[in-house]
Amino acid sequence: MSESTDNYLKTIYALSKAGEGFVTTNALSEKLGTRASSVTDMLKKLNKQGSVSHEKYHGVSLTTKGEKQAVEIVRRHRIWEVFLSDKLGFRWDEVHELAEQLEHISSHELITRLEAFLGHPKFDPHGDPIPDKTGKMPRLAKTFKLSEGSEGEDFKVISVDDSSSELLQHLDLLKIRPGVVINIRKLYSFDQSLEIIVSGKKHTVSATVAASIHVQKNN
Amino acid sequence: MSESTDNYLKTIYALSKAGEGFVTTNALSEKLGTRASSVTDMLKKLNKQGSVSHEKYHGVSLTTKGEKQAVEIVRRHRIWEVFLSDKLGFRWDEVHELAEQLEHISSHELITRLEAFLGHPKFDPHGDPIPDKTGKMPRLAKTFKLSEGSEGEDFKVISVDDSSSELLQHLDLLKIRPGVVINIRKLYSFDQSLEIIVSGKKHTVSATVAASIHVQKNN
DNA sequence: AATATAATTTAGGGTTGTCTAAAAATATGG
DNA sequence: CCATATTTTTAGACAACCCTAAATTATATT
Repeated sequence: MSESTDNYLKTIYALSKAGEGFVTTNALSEKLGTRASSVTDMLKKLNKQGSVSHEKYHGVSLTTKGEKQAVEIVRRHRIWEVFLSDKLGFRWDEVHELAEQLEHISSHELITRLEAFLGHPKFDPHGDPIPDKTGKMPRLAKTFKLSEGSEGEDFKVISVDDSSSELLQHLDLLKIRPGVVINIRKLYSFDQSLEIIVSGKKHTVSATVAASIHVQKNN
Repeated sequence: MSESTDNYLKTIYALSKAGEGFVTTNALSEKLGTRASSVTDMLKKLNKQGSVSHEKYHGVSLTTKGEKQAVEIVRRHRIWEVFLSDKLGFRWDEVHELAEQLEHISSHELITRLEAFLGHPKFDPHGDPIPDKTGKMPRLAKTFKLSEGSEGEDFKVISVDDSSSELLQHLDLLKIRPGVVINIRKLYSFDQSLEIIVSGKKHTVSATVAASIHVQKNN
């Protein structure tokens, strides 16, 4: 398992969670920043190793083995993110790229001890769940996107998409993070932008930003 | 700077400190576990990059640039060792190989914050000095090897060689670590082995083991 | 100093993971 | 439903880093 295969498995996992369980060559090429032909090569290799099942021209999906490997990488990534945020005080938009490097160290003992040192956290700084050593995710409350909320109601932030560092910096500025309560003051139907109240301050967010914030109703 | 070049620079640094300032191809080959021909290839590359000065058939030495790079790697390695030992509770014979992986992450910010989190340690768990961000080593007391000590005297352990994990496990068993006081009870001249007292317990150590323990006179 | 031995380098290859360009398969839209 | 556009794969190449085998240079012995 090289760093490269780690990245492929992790990305296939993320994309198949987001979509319909299988992932296209082009989608991987886009996310990984490598050419489609390189993706094909790697998929052949991962297929031979039994981590993915790949039928020519019809996308890939993770096998049970591959999913186990991917979840383990996600686990390492999220535990390191908690360390970087809680112990070293990195802003949450900074932790991702460092965790990308730390996640490749595969020592089981290291992660077990780090997890204990951090007090067995269940969620990373973005609110994403941390799988346990068997791969099981903590029980999740059902969430929806802030962009799907309606005017006047209060919502609690559960997690935010961690794909873009610019987005995270923007959310940080607005003090939007897991646990915070957001009130939807107004919904502008012409462009789906929202006027919201976060800890007493009024802000306007675009539909794109609102769609990256996962919330629950705050009763 | 790849992991491979990191390892070459670090090893050249360590060997030139131990010897006469330059390092032979074979010595590197031995330490790194690669063939001499591979070492030659890499030395050519590092020479072209300006990190070492390499004259055919006459060994290498680090340039100012290369030494700076090497010290930075040593710094990262030793800071991670402190983290693994102090915070995660790894035994000191376990920290080395994990630190070997962590040291390749080159974020300056990460190391700065980690160092502060650890309270700006000056020495790693083996007693080796940690260079500061400018590359300066903390002031060192002069030490000699326990094998050079004489009968009856007390010595304080300053550091131990961290090259072999078996050696470190052995020292751990005998409770020999930096700070501990050792009394030389007897010196067997036929094989240079020593009978020593460590925290009230009597042990016998070979000349090899004694040569890996760096001490000062304990007045 | 000549020769034997040891150390080092060169020559030629292999693997991994990437690339470009071209070919093949699939999807789409009149 | 067929021609065109898009997606994916194949073919061939390259850089990094390693290898073995052979050649070259340095060192040691007598």
